[in-house]
Amino acid sequence: MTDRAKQLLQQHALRITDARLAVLIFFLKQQYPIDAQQIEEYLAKKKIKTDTATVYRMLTTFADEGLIKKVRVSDEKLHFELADRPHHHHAICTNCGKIEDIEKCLLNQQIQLEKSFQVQDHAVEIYGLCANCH
Amino acid sequence: MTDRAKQLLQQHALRITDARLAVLIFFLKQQYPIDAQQIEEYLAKKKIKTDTATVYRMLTTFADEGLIKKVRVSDEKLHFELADRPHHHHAICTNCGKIEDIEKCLLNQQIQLEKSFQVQDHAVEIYGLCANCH
DNA sequence: GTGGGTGCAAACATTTTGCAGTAGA
DNA sequence: TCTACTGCAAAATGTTTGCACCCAC
Repeated sequence: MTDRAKQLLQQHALRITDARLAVLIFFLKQQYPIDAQQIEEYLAKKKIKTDTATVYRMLTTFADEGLIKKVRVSDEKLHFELADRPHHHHAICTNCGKIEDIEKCLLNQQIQLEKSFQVQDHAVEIYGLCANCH
Repeated sequence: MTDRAKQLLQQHALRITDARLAVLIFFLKQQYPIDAQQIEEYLAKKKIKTDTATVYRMLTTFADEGLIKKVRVSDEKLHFELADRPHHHHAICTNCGKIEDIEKCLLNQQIQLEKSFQVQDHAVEIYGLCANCH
């Protein structure tokens, strides 16, 4: 996984640092959207010295490079997930906040809105209780 | 509209103040989700003295009473809209941030997910460019 | 009169920015 | 070497809380 992470950084002409490698590995391992705080905790556990600002800067850089993308799952925090994951939506537990994937898209792939609204992307979030919470 | 606003406050045993009336009227007039800042600007225009904290407290109170509900349209700010509006979704312009309603629900009303996820609510947001922005 | 509602200030949480130092290419 | 990247500190943004005062009931 380290190799894959290195490769991704090199492909995007980004310098390889411990923090970046670890964050990318975290994304590769993680199948659900993660936020800045989770990344900081992960880096702390891995004994990699970091800083909140750096985490945000990494996220911004990766997102700009198209490695990860912003996901809107909460009013409170920004979440990100790997950009190359297939199209999917999220089921968010209103009790514990856990985010699960919904693999099949519930909308027709091509959404055509009346009006002159030019669709670029769409997000579907399902709120409810996950298996543990009910 | 003032009468309707008064009536709503009375029905929920909430005291009638200038700020609350104005905010409710704003919600009644407004067909799209609004945020705290827009409310403050509206109150300022109406020459009603207020404070950010008060606006948030009103929003929290109204939401607790079920008069309005939180809408997830952005990563940045909380938005609210009248609770009694019929089920609908939103089209959000990625350029100017304008929010339009999508009246017909693009999902089947009853979403049944595999897994043991108990669905309570769902949100669909369509991102793209509104008529003015393309 | 009483407690719900408000204004003000200060705290809080998340995210961003400035700047000087460090280290990857 | 050169500059992308980082750490630290401080600021900016959005939201919440404490407290004393005031007004709707």
